[in-house]
Amino acid sequence: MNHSSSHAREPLNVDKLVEAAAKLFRQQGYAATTTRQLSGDLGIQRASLYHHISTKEDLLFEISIRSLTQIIDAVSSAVDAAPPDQRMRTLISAHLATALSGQDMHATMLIELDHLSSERRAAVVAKRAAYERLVGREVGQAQAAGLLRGDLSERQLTLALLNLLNWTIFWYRPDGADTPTSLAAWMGDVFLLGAEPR
Amino acid sequence: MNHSSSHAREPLNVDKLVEAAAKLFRQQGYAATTTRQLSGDLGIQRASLYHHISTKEDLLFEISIRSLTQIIDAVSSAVDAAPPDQRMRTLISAHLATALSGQDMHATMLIELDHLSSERRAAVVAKRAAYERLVGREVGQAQAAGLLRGDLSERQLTLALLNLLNWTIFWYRPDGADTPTSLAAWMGDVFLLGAEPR
DNA sequence: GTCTATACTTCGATAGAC
DNA sequence: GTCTATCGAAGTATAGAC
Repeated sequence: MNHSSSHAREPLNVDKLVEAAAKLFRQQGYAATTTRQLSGDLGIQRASLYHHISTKEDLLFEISIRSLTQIIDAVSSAVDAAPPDQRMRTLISAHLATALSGQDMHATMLIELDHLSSERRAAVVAKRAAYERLVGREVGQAQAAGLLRGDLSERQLTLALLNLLNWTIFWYRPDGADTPTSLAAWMGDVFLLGAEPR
Repeated sequence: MNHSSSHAREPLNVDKLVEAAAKLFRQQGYAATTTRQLSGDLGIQRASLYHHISTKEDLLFEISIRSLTQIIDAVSSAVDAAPPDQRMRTLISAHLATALSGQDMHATMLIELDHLSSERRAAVVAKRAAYERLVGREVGQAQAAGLLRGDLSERQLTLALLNLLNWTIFWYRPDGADTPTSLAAWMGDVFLLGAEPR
């Protein structure tokens, strides 16, 4: 049950490596994070890292793909299980719950894309586009059902929604005033009902 | 009128340095940008940089302070010149116009804060807080005037608005479908009126 | 699977001439 | 105010023993 000590040497696996890397990448940025810090935090020597990965970039790629797989799976299954008139609110709360539970990975994925090789960057860009299409599809269906206004385009509503959700990841602190659940409630209110009185 | 050639050697000043640095910092991140690239883009030798600045960090600090000074001045004067019922829409369009006209500087200011020394970071944090208070004050006054709903807190409406505005800086491209003006119009619509039909 | 030791590269910044 | 030349520190990754 000793989670804090670096002496309790449980077997090191890639999951632990990815988690520690995401924390550092988010705090300091990918480029400023050194393999010395990473191995230090894990309680191993630098050279031991290279038994599990072959370059530092592997970690950034793994973080990016995992965070996108997570949010795509979580949001699409949550939305599909929701009643038709609750799909948008369900999307908002599933997105925030997932992104904020893996905040280090998600923030890193959103901001460090340019440090990947071109092949890997293309793979991450494609996966991000797939998620954004998923959100766009929900918006479009809600518009067709009359649940969202039709005088703005699907693209405009989708971009506004993603703005609202994505920037949250950069300022949210778990010890602050909000939980992911409370956040989803009032952000849903602002997005769906607007800031002017109804 | 030769703006593109590095042979037309106009006198180099700190403004040009800051501009070139902001472009690189946004494209590659502060930590990954080298003084070799910067001097190369400016058509001078590395050592010549240090006649104008003393460290690379000076440039990041200058970028952060300048972008915040710009947006505080632009938004507060625009809002003060607007009729009471147009202050929120004016804030949105002034914010977007300013931030997107200095997109490299603003994106850098928003994302690279942690690479400043603690004293300089504190100065930038304070200035960012001042801007956010300015926005919060507008939101609070609009609530008091009945122009914005009172069943959400000033803090919630302000955070939602800043989310909407700030993340835009990271995906907006001047050659895309939107101008800062058109963007401000539909983002104002989403924020003020909401995504559901009225 | 982790270690010690190190090869090799690139970095920010400085010295001092012109 | 820009140059040539270089310093010392720090980086990623590898070699090879255990």
